[in-house]
Amino acid sequence: MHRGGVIRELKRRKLTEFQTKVLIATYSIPKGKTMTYKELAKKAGYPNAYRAVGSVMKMNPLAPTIPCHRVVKSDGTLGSYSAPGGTRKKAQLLKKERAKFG
DNA sequence: TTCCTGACGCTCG
DNA sequence: GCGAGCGCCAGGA
Repeated sequence: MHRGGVIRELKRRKLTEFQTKVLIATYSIPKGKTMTYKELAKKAGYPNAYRAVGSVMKMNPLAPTIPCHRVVKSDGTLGSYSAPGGTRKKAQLLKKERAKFG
């Protein structure tokens, strides 16, 4: 799905501007890379809303399209994962995308 | 409309 | 270096 389509979908879901921006920012994370909640919030235009970012990830209206698993904590830990499979799956997905590490 | 919660982050002890 | 506590913003009941 192209970027415009994603945005249109998000708007169609009647999401707030905040949610839309955060999700778009998440969608913009390159494959094989990760971003912290703080960085993501910053990118979305809400540098201090890193707490709310987590909530948006949890809503995740476009689960398969939005790579929410690429969002990790600043500590270096993965954080959590609401989608089926949980944090375990999140780790596997990241490992898979970073195939360079095996 | 008000209060509580949450996939976090930073500071203090 | 580790553990506990407070603050952050937006959503939902």
